[in-house]
Amino acid sequence: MEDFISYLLQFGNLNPHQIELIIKKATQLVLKKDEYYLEAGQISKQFGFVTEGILRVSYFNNKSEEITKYFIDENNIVVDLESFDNEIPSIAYVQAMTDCNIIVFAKRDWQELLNTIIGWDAIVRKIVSKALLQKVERISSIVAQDATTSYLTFLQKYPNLANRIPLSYLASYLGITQSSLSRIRKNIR
Amino acid sequence: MEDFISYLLQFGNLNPHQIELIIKKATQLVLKKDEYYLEAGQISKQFGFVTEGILRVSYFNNKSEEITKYFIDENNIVVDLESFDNEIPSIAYVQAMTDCNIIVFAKRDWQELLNTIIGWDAIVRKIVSKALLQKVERISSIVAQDATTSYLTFLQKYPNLANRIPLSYLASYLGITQSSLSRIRKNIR
DNA sequence: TTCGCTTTTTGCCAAATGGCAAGTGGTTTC
DNA sequence: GAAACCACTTGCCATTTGGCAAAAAGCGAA
Repeated sequence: MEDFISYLLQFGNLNPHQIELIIKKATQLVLKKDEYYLEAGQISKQFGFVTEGILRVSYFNNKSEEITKYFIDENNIVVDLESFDNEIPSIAYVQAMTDCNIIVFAKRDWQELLNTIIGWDAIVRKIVSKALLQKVERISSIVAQDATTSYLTFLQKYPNLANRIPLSYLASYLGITQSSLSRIRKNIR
Repeated sequence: MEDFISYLLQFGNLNPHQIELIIKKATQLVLKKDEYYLEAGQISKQFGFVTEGILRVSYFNNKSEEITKYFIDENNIVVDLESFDNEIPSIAYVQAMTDCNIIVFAKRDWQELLNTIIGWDAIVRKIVSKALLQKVERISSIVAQDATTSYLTFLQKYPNLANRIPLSYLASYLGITQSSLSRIRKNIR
């Protein structure tokens, strides 16, 4: 929980009373590896913050292939904003790649914080924009670089994840086939 | 300006007085084709909204190649959020691909609106998150699809732009070389 | 129109990637 | 231990893309 509070304090000031209010609304959620945080068709009703573990956001394209859109690290938010904000069904699956601890806020509680904490909206705005900007950066770099470079970047970012998740997840994240990724690995060795 | 107001009203309610306040702070900016809205090294000091025209956001990678990161359409915001929020130099260039009309707010005025209009922060949050989500979707689809499909998608989205901008801009956006894109075009004909 | 400049196309070949299927290796189950 | 299962690797070949340079096309200025 301290991690979450210091994360929040990056984005604006909060006095002890306000922090108290936030903590009161927070719930700890534990996900085992491979469990789903959210499934397509559901409405994203919680605003989450990952304190431990890594998740993966995916969807099925029109060829029924599962595409991994991005990974979510520790100390990042996990929520389908489109679904959460507009209360429409999510298109995405969000699955734990490792055992995860997530701090979650029910939408009602989250909105109550908006009403009770002055400046909360500004903090949320910065949180959201930072998280989305990071996604844009990561995905852009995959478009701009060759597959080998993107894979090496991934290895640096998640040193101990690459060998613990199905290769197919990683391949679709990088925009290549599983066998191509397998060959890239071979060449690197 | 009406376009901008109805854009805002998608995200929350504003009474006539508040709308008045917003309009008072707005400035019209005209950019000729190829002129820059923002250059790398500068601090993004304006929050812009494109009422007419299309811009392009680019940067130079470590090989000094210019990479087009994305295009910005009409009825979308134009601002380097990282630079604007944190007052750090921008890494990106933002250039008009066509003649553009942009409604701009100086940062000071924009912040004043935050202080004077209740709920403005919530509206801005939604604007920003919608804009960034759109970027994530667009770029993700380039990773997930083959180059020909991405090019066709671009043609649908910007029917009359593809032949009016240098091919190299479009190629780097799609993550391929200019000659490859030229061949893709040939195959489509 | 012609010249000079820029952009785009094309040819050539090498490298990367895809598609498919078979093979390999590891784990689980009985 | 054998069988079944799963994920990953590999072989084979077709297709796509890259790199480079020359040719062609487009465009503006004189």
